[in-house]
Amino acid sequence: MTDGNDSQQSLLALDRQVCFALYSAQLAMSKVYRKLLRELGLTYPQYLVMLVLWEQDGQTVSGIGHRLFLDSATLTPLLKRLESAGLLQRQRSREDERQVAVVLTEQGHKLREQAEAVPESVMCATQCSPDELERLRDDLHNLRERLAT
Amino acid sequence: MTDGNDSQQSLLALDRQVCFALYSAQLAMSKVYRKLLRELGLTYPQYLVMLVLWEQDGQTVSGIGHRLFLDSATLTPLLKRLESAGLLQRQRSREDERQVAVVLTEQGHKLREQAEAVPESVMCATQCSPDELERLRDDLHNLRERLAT
DNA sequence: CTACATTAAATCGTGCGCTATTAAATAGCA
DNA sequence: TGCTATTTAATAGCGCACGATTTAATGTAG
Repeated sequence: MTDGNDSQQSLLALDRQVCFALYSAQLAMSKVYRKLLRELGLTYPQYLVMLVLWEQDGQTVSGIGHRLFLDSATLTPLLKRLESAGLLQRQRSREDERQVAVVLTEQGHKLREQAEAVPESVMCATQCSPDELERLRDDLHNLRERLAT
Repeated sequence: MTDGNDSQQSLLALDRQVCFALYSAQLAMSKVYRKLLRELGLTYPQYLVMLVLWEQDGQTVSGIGHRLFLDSATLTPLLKRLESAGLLQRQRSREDERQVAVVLTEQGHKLREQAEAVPESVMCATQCSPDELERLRDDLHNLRERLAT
């Protein structure tokens, strides 16, 4: 009953899983970014951190984490790599020494100019219309919010 | 022009990025699965491999990789963990000794019964209608195909 | 002022996912 | 036959992501 060649009808059929569609689309997307970001010297998660800092500089580790849904265990080593790449500096806050403020360097600010070209290249790689992409983006935001623990 | 408080209009604005929507939705989804799969003793990628094998047992490493868009560098250690958990066996093919066939054990087949409950739990966690989920899944499949290198 | 709780970041160990490389088996061809 | 090219897994090293713990600073009650 649960086996044999009815596998395409089973709720466990791989191609019916939203999770797998999400997983494999994300992997495919990150491959596109990897290629584009290589010339900027950034990985994909590093690029996301830079987006956050380009929007607002000087945020704390937890502030960045709140924005990206990541915690310090992920961010601390990542930020250290960006620091040793010369893109930012981590400095303990004077008012509350538990906090670490993350501040872009001149070089970090400058990298934004190169990054400006990335979104267009990605849009191109997707071969989707802006409308399609916006709809998908909104659907995904919606899903994430509903999944929030 | 490219700086200051027009960050919400910039093409680099985090919340406008499809990539970030995809990334964060995928992270949120995997957290849901992590919790559900813990009682099965599986991680999320391991669960995907089991789905592939429940659909068709005895596939080669590259066959599984082709299905999941992963290569042997990812799969080999993952399969070894599943093997040492007693869910499958890896055995070199007689006809072509370059290939390794992956065969479920009794225990591996049996785990499917427990897994049957997972999709429903996930659907529940998403708080989305089946129609919404199917549409999203198809959009994601579409995106992945267009991104294919 | 001390004792306890809370908060922020860092640290540790595990498991992907990728690039690049290696090793072994097979296929194709002179 | 002998040689090269291709195919299939495995391996090494790096960078996330996470659960769990640790350290240090701050807040608060007695």
